[in-house]
Amino acid sequence: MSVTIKDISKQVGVSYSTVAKALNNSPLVKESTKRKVMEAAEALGYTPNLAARSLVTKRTGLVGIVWPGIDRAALSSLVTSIQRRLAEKGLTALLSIHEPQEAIATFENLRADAILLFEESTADIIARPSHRRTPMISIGMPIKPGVPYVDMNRREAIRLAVETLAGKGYERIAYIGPYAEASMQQQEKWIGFKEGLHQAGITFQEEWIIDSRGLLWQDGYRAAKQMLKLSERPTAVISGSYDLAAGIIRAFQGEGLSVPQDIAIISYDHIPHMEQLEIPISAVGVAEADIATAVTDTLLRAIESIDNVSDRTSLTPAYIHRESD
Amino acid sequence: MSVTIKDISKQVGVSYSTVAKALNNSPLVKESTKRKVMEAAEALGYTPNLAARSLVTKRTGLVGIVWPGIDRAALSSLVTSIQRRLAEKGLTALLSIHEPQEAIATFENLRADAILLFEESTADIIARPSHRRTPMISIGMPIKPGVPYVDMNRREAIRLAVETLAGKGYERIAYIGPYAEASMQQQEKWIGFKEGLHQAGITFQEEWIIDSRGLLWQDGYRAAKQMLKLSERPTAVISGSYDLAAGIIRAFQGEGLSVPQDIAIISYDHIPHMEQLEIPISAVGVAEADIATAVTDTLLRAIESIDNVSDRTSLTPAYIHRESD
DNA sequence: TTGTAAGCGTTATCAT
DNA sequence: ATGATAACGCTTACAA
Repeated sequence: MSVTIKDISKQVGVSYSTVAKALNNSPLVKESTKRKVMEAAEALGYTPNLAARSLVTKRTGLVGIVWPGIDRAALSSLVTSIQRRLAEKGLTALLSIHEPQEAIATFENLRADAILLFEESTADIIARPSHRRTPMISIGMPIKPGVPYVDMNRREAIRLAVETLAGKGYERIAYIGPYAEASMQQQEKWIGFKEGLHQAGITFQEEWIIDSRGLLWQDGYRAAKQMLKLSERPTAVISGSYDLAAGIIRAFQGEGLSVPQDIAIISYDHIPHMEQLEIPISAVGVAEADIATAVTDTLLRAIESIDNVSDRTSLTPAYIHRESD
Repeated sequence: MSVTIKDISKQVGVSYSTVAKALNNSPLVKESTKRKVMEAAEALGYTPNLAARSLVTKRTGLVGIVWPGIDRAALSSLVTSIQRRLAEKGLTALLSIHEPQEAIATFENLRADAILLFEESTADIIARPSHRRTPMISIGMPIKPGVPYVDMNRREAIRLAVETLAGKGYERIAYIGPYAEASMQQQEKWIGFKEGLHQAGITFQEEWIIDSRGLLWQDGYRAAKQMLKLSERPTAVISGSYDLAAGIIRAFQGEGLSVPQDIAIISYDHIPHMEQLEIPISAVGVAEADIATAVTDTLLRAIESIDNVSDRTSLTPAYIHRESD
């Protein structure tokens, strides 16, 4: 059996409700007894029982994160950032790498204060009975009506990349990212690409979208190699993600190409890592910090009252110049 | 308020204790009422309250994993594997990416049935009062006396790699991995390297350990490039991890080197991913599946009784031949 | 400033 | 086969 407030109360010689108050630093308790309680708690190795507490308070202070379990630097970085912000607000983030279904069930059983769904958690499996449940928000994409989401406007971000490149005079612009079997989030990107080309008055050519299939750096490397074989070589390329970009510049370096002289590159994913690559890469996207803030705020509001948060929180992407274009 | 067993009992017209039994599929309950209860539960959208349950059962079925939050494929892969095995045993894995201190506190408050520490969780911060607490085991390294660990014998694994290479006639063997400021786990590896050389009667040369600094693929790439500049080029190289190996072969390909003709490679990390690299890489180490099994078993035994598990569970590494040596 | 007691949603032990 | 009821460890009126 682990130590409870009753054990402490015996030690100190006060009632256990006084101990409870002392532990919660209530102003109703005399400083001196507070101190004694704290000391006894320390000495006995007391650990509060969250279950008991939450049973009465109806709050756990837990935020469940349904993690796609994908090794992508951009995602890890974002989740870390979110976790920190939540901690500042007194909330504790817990990740589950189970199937979304199971993960959600676990967090509901735990009575997490809110659930955050990461993008790849595939939409349709998530059945939600009409009953009031744990507030749930999704990041990146609308998962289900009734689950508000934070939208980072990937379409607009990529469009902006094209606009920027076109503005600098580039006309042979390629896009590397998942294409044929892309998820909705990834589709948005090449839609933005086409839109940008159109606005810039550049005729779209099918072969200038190179399908990377996946989103890992290996995929970027492969796609870039493939791109460089094109008879008419692009002079600029837009990468669909940080990890892809890392692979792409690796391929360029392998071919002895210099950036941006031989070929320019702008990548999606506005994260600090981008600066650390061998060649600091210009980026488009909503800054990681802004996403983290928006997500945290939305989560907090959802905890207050889920009806209080709009179905879609839209963030505005920006372009950050570095040395790659 | 969410739905409780009392709500169900009202619906069905039985006492809530009967509902409880029905929900737990007790044989003491008539099939027909069981069915009615289940239906009502479903209809009302009942979600069991883990807090209330665990308060009386003293078990949560939760295993807390303290995650170093490092982007390494080998680790993600392993944790996923562990998670699956735990699920088979009816346990739910939850990850925390907080600081080890906080993470442990969280899991203790939650009354997780056990805590699993991943290697990089730096040892000394983990203070443990003498009181009985949540069983805790660590993977990879002894963290603290009293915290049993599962040892994958990295030293022996790398030694085996050297032996294998030497047995095939290679004499100019290099090692790429963290060196100068390596953690204890990483030190073990180059100790195994030196040991292997010694046994093979090869004189150790300082410059044949190339310090990768980190453990990411970028680090491997950089170190390999550096290695290739050596006046006397190695004919075989041992990589300290999967991710490093990925970077290393990338570098080789960039230089137009073919594996294993121009240079052979064996890597630490016995994981499935190794097969998927452009060049399937021979590996040494304890198979991921075996680690996962050992960890899960140890965890289960620790939950039974922490005294029941030995301080060190030692696993035996193996060599797996692929096409890289 | 401290103590008493009710109650949170379950499980488990007795009765019935 | 079902129902009462006492825990579990805590918070929170309410009393003293």
